[in-house]
Amino acid sequence: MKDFIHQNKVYYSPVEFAMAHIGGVWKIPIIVSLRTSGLRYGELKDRIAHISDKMLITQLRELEEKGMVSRTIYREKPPRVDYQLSEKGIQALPVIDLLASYGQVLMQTADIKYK
Amino acid sequence: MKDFIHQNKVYYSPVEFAMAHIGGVWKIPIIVSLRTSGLRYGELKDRIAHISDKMLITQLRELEEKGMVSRTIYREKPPRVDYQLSEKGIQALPVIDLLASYGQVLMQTADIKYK
DNA sequence: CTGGATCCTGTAAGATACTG
DNA sequence: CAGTATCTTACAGGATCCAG
Repeated sequence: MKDFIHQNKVYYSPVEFAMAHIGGVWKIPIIVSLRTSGLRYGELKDRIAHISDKMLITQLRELEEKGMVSRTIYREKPPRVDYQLSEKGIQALPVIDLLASYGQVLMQTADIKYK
Repeated sequence: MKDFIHQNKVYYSPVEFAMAHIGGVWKIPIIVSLRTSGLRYGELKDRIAHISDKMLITQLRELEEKGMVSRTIYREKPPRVDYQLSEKGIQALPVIDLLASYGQVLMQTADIKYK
């Protein structure tokens, strides 16, 4: 029995635990956008197509809570908030890259149409 | 614009496409269980803790439809059905392994309790 | 043994409008 | 600029019972 509990949620495997950190529709696009540099809220919103304010802010908060992303507030005017990848977030990049290349392999043999 | 369409669903990135093939709670446990050999329905059910008949069969059907798993029926009595990984499914294994090791790294710095 | 059928619920995610 | 607040919808997943 290797089930375990973290923050009142039961996980059945390390993979499921990893998925809690990078899964869902928006976490990976956010992490990838922060790969090369920290960005502020509006910059993230511009870079991630289709994302709404609600999803951007809730996913950022979850990533922050899990220690994947850190947030720096500069009390200027207008206000400025900067998001950066933390160590855990940086460690996710190789995993995401492999997922991306696997996705590309799958796309080669799939019936794909572009808009 | 790199959005694309596959089977009437819009995807925003290769990663999202990959996730459609291995994402959710049960697809990875199923794929991992089939890593070393084909298994029949009941063997899968025994090996995958907590899974219900409904989730096992629906996820197997989805994996089959996506070409990740193949299904062989032996018309014996009692009936016998064998599931094996296809080429696409085998290609997913390195990705899953990396996800697992990332999950283990995350677990080392997390506050985990065992049941 | 290998599934199917139904009903139900929780949560992710979308739409839209508003605010310090 | 950087978020909030509601309302609503979609779908994954759970529970239970049934069937060839």
